[in-house]
Amino acid sequence: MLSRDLLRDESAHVRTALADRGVDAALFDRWRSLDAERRETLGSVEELKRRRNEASKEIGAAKSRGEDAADRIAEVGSLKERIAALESRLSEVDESLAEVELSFPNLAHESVPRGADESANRVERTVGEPARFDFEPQAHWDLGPQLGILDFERGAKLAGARFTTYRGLGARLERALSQLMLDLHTSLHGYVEILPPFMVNGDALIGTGQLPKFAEDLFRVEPLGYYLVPTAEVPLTNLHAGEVLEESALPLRYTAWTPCFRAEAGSYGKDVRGLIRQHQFQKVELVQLTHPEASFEALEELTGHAERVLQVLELPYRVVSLSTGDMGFSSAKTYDLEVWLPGQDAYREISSCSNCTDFQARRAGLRFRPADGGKPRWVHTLNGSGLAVGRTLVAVLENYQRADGAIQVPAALRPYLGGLEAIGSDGRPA
RNA sequence: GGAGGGGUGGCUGAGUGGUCGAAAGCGGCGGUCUUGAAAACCGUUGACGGGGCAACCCGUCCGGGGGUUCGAAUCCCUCCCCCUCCGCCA
Repeated sequence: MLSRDLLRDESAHVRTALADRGVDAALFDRWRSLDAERRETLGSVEELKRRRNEASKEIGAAKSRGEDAADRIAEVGSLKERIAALESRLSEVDESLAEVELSFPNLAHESVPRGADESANRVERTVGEPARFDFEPQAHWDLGPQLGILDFERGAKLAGARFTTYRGLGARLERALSQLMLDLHTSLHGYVEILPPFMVNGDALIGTGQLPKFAEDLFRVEPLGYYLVPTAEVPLTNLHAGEVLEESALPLRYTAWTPCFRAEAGSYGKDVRGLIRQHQFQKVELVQLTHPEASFEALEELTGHAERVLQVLELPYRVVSLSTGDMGFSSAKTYDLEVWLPGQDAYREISSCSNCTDFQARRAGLRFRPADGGKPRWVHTLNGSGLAVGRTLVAVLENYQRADGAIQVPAALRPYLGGLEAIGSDGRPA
C-alpha cells in the first residue's frame, strides 16, 4: 500500500511512477476524486458528530439536575438521521478507495531500469564460468528419469501435470540441498529458522500483496478457506503483523524451508518440461524486517546471502536488475539470480530478492517504535529465495553431469550425503 | 466434536450505561540525587484520521461486524481468536 500523503502531495510524480508499473492514469484520477470526496464527507460527518456529542452531554447534565431536555433529545434525533446518511455514503467511498489502493503496486526505486518487460532488465554482474563439456550436456528432464531419481510421469499420475516425484538419491539430494541452505543462513548469515504453517489466512496474503489481486495464482483449501502458501515470504513477513517492534530488535532476519504451492493459472504451455515450473516446489526463503534507512543496503546483503549458496555449490550465475515492468507487485527493487543451465544453454531464474520498502509493512501493520520514543514508523520488508531447492537440484544435475551419465556431487554437498562423491548412471551411489 | 472461561494502551491488568481514552503496575522518555551508573524519588508517556504555519482543535478506536439507547468498554445478537476440561488423533 502506498502512503496517502505521497499520493496527494506528489501526485504528478506518482502518476508517472504508477504508469511505469502498468497502472492506468485514469485509475489514479479515480483515487484522487474518491480521496477528495472522502475528506469532504468526513468533515461534514465529524462536525455533526461533534454537535451530537455536545448535546448528549447537555442531556446528561440536565437530567442529573432533574430538568427536562426534550428539545435536545429531539435535536439529536434529527442529527442522527443526517449522520447515518452521510456515513453510509462515506463507507461506500472508503470501500472503493481501499479497493483502488490495494490494486496499486509499489513504486520502483530510482535505480530500477525503466521498461515494459524483461527486455529492459539489466545484468549487474556475472559470476563463475560455465563449464565446458566434451560431450553434449543433457537437460535435467532427460537426466532425472535416466538416473531414476525424478519421475515426472508418476507425479502426473498421482496429482496431474506439473507435479513430480523424487526417488532415492533424488529425494535425498533435495533434502541435502535444503539442509545445506538452512545451515548456511542460520550459522553464517544470522537468520533465525522458522517452521511456519504451510497454510495461511487471507489477511496474511493481503499483507504481502498476493491478495486481492492475484487470487487465481493461489490454491484455496476448503472447507475453512485457508490458502496454501505460495512462498514462505507470506508467513515470515506476516509473523509480526499488527505489532509495534522495538527499534533495537531490528533488523529481524528469518529463514524457512517450506513447500510452495502455485496455481499458475494461465501459464500452461510455458516451461512444460521438467522441474522448472511446478504446482508444488520446495524453497528456502530469506526475509528481513529492517529500519527504513537501512533497507537498500540490506537488499545488497540479502542478495549476497542467496548468492553465497550458488558460490558454495560452485554454480555459475548472474545477477539481474528487474525492470519496472518485470518486477513483482510489492517490490520497489528486485534482483534475480539466474543460474547457468548447460542442458538448456541458458541462464534461468533461481532466486528473486526484493526490497518491498514500506509497502507490505503498511498492509500488514508492521511498525517499530524509534529508540528516541517518537511515533511508531513502518519497517521495511525484504525477501529473497535462498534458494529455490528444486531449481538448484536441476542446476546441480545439469552442471555436474559427466560423460558416463553419472552426476558428480559438489564438494560442499558431500557431508550432507554421507560423503557420497557421485550419483552413478544407474542412480545408485558411486 | 462437547462443556466452560476470556479477548481493554508497547506489555500486564482494573473498570456501577453518563467528562472513561479509560485506574494501577511494568516498559519508554525527561529530571532530582551521583564522579558515572544502578537503586530510590518526581514528572511525563496511546493509535489512527480530518483541519491548522503553529500552539492547538475536532472525530474515531476497549477482538471484528451489527443492534438497543439521547448516551455503550459496560446491555443484546453474530463472527473470529485464545485458554481450561472431556472426546478423537500423529
